[in-house]
Amino acid sequence: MRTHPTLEDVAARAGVSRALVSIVMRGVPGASAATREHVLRVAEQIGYRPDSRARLLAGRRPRLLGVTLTLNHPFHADLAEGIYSSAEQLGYEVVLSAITPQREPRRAIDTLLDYRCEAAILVGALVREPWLSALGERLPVVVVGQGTRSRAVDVVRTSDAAGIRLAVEHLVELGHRNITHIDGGRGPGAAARRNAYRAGLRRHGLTPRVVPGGQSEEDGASAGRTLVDNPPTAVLTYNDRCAVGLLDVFVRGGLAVPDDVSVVGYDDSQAPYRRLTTVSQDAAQLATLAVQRAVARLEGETVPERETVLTPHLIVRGTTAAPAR
Amino acid sequence: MRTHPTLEDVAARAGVSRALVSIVMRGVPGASAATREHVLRVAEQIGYRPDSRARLLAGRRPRLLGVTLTLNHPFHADLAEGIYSSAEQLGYEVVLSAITPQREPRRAIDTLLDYRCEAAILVGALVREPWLSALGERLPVVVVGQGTRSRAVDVVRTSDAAGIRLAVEHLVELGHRNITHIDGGRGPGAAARRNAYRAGLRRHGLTPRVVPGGQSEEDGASAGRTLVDNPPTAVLTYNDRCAVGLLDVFVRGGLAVPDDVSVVGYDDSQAPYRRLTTVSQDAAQLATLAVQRAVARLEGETVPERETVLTPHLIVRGTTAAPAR
DNA sequence: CCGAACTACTAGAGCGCTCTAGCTGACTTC
DNA sequence: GAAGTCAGCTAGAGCGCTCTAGTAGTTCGG
Repeated sequence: MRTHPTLEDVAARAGVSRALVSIVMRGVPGASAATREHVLRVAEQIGYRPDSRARLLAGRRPRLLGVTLTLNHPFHADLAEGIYSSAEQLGYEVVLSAITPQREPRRAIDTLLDYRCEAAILVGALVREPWLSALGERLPVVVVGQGTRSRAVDVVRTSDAAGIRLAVEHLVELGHRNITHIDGGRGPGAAARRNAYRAGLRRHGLTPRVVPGGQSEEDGASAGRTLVDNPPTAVLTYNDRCAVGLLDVFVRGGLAVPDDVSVVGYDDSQAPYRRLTTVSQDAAQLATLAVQRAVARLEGETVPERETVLTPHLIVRGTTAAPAR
Repeated sequence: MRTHPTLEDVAARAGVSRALVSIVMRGVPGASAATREHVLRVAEQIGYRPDSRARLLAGRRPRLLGVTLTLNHPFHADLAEGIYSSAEQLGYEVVLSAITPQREPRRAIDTLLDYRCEAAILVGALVREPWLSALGERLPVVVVGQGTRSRAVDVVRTSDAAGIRLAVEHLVELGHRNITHIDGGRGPGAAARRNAYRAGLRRHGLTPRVVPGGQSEEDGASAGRTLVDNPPTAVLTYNDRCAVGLLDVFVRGGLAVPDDVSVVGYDDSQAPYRRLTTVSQDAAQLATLAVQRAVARLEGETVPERETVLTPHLIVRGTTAAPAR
């Protein structure tokens, strides 16, 4: 288990200078085809792999994108996947920093800064506005999936208002007049969804009813327990995980979905197997746009607008139907 | 957005040498209390944060643990959380590398190697044995949650056989004689669980029946569709996600759980909200042991055994009961 | 056949840190 | 009071890479 081979080792063995090997490894012009091939073969032979730390240190630009994310969240997993591939296409590397119950967002972001990433893409990071703005002064920051009052950072998200409006219109068209919302508490976008729900119902002369929820299945389940004995004809949940918990309680409580009650989720993160009607955010597109925005800021392109808002779409599956009454 | 302050800047401003600042920042002995405080204050003032890349490069030992994981998997999220905190306690840093459908395990592991982490903790990385062994020759490797034939790496896992045995015994004691298993295909531990299930049933003179499943809710649901019309009295699933999909199909199909059919999951990853009877693996303990083992190898302790197998326990909740018939 | 222009390559500084070796001066010790 | 000890500090090399500046060698127009 001896130490890793270095550029020096490759250079010595190939009979060329360190600099030339570097040129070859980076794939930049400056070496003849023959030399290139020879060097690559030698590198391969001795199992050389460039040292990321050194490359990052020495380069004038690290070309490193820092990404925070919440593990355990399917939607974030999709975003991460998209971020990885978009970044790669644009020649950037990605370093992940997880946010967990024990490891709060600021901690996760500090780690990214310590790696001297050039820009930060924040997924699932709930930080207060002043801190976020301060961060935005230091490096390009793109917040994904939620809005912020800060003008110092970029935002890429889908319109919560539009998504909820689609869901409300769908339910109203089916004939529902008694529609409850299980909200997401302080979760990303929860306030916007709650407000849009209220506005949507008022627009139709209906009375909004918000039941406190949260981001997890458990939150959906506990909200469900308060509703199960005297259910509305339709429920709009903060997200799919919430909807899943709700469905579980409803079905166990003898309520048929969608016959007795319709349920609409949000995110399209769990939907396929459960035939859930839901509002879909295009994770791949959000990811691509976030990376593009970060890179645009880094490369000095002028992007006047700070916020990119995509329009979500409704996917009607099997958990919504006209009310029985 | 000027460049970050360096050790040099702190040293100049505090009127001391670079080396002294380094000593203070690392918290190692060699500076007086007064100087220490002074340097820290100056560092704070100018917003100095050590550069991870440089620290990693210069140090004789990087004290860096590389971790692969599958996003989107609640059990892995719990492991990651535990790994972060155990590593921190032992003075190691953690770098994550995600495995996604597009980014296969080898790719994820290569990234870790490029960061020159000292040891690798593999969560959710399915790689072939020869490659794994080759990796194990290069650096300490701890595989979490699944077994391997390779003798070149350490393994920390819970006993699949014991877990399945607990579940089978539980169902048999309740009076079930018609117990089906939905397996995990080629998933981690799937083969072991399948075999244990077969052995368990035979031990009781029962006939095993294995329905092909997989790792996701969707897999559970599709297996459920093949069972729903002619269900056994009990089903043992590969994991909780699988069980969740199964439950969904069963309940929609008019089967009451546990009245008509009992369901046992595996992992305890989703259980709380769904009152699922399941086999629990202690993620926190697995994580701690994995980190400890990696560190032990790094620090040259002799650990004769390669594999640490924990005994899982059964958590009986609301999805199992005596069969109606 | 000379200088310009270009290609192929190299020397060497420098990225921000750690760490060894050594230096200073105050305090013991006999 | 000379020698030893020790805490507190510094100089400087070096980690493995990138990148600028520059050196040979070849081609080519006039």
